[in-house]
Amino acid sequence: MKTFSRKVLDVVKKIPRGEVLSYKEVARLAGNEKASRAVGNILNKNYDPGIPCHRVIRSDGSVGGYNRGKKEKERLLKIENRT
DNA sequence: CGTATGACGTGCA
DNA sequence: GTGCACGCCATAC
Repeated sequence: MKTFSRKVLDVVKKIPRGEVLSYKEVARLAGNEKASRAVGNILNKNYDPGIPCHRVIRSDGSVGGYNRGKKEKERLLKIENRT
């Protein structure tokens, strides 16, 4: 998958613990800042172990969503951000 | 190729 | 601060 999705996953994969990037940021790093929507779409359909997709939130600060429940996402963010 | 979908973003009421 | 509409993009069918 050497496409936009691949880059998105790659970027998200590089997000350090305690750090969170907005879909827009990820999209920009992936090559298209306007593809924020596509980013979420890709993460949603392509959840892979090693991809801390829970570290990707909306630009307005909202957790957005999560395959396993945004509640879990918030928890993970809290834990990683807490330390 | 055209249509439909979606973890988004921004603007406006 | 909240809710709604429009725009933008990648992927699936």
